Amino acid sequence: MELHDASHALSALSQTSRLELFRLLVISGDEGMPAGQISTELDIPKPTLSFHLKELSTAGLILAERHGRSITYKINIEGIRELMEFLTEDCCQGRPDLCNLSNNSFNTLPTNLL
Amino acid sequence: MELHDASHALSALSQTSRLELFRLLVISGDEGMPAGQISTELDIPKPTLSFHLKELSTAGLILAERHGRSITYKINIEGIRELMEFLTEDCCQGRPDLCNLSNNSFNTLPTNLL
DNA sequence: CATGTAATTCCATGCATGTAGAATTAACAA
DNA sequence: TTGTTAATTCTACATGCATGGAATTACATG
Repeated sequence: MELHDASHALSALSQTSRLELFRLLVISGDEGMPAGQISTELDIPKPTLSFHLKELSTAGLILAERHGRSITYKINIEGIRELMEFLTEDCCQGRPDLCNLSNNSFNTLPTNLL
Repeated sequence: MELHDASHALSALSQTSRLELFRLLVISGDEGMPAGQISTELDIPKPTLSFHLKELSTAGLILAERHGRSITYKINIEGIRELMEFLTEDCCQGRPDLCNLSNNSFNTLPTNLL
C-alpha cells in the first residue's frame, strides 16, 4: 500500500457517518449486514448511505455481496490489515513504543467469529 | 478517545500533503523540524503549510515549540497512540487476526531515537 | 529603534464532498 | 407480465476544504 491508497482509505474513514458505518460493520462481523438494515439502524436515508458505502468500497475497506434482492456489506479484512500496516510503518520508524500498544487484548479475545 | 476526535484525526491524515508532512515529522523523530525547513523540503508555500500544520495540531497529532524565531514541529506520541488504540479497538472486536500483524518488527528496531 | 527573517493570519478563489428527493435498475413472487 | 421491495444512480444544492498571494505579527540583532 502506498501513500495515495492510504490517503484514500483514511479519507473514507474521516467522516463521522462513515466511521459509524464502518464500526457497525466491524461489529456485525463476517456475516455482514444488508444495506436496508444499516439504513434503519443508523437512520441514514438510502441514497446517502449508498454514497457512503461506495466510498468505503472503493477505498477497499468493505465488500459487497448480493443475496437475493438485498445487498449485504461486510468489512474487508485484507484492506483493513493493509491500512493498519501502513500506519504502523509510518508510526514506528525507530520508535517501537508508539505501536507497541500495551493494553491490546487481541490475543485473549475469542476467535469463534472468524 | 471518542468518535468525533478519531474522525478529526483521520480527517487530518486523509490529505496527501498532510500525510507526507506527517511522515516527514515521524521520521524526523523527537527533535522535530522547523516550519521553514519543512516548507522547502516538501516544496509547499508557507501559508499552505501553516494551514496544514494547524490541522494536524488541532487534531492532536503534532506539537509546536518555539525556538528563537523559528517554530519546530514534532509528532505527538500520545495523540498517535490514542488514535492507534481507537482504530484497533474498532478493528479487533472479536477478530484478533486483524490487528495481530505478523510482520511488524517493532520490537527488533533500535530504540536509541527515543 | 530600525532592519531582516520566520511564521502566521487574512482573504478570495476554485474544487471537492455531503446530503437527500426523484427517477431508475434489479430481483423475486404470483 | 404486473406488482412489490431493495438498492442504486441521477441531479441539484449547500457546505466545507485546499491553495497561495498580500498583509501582519513575533523575534532577534546591530
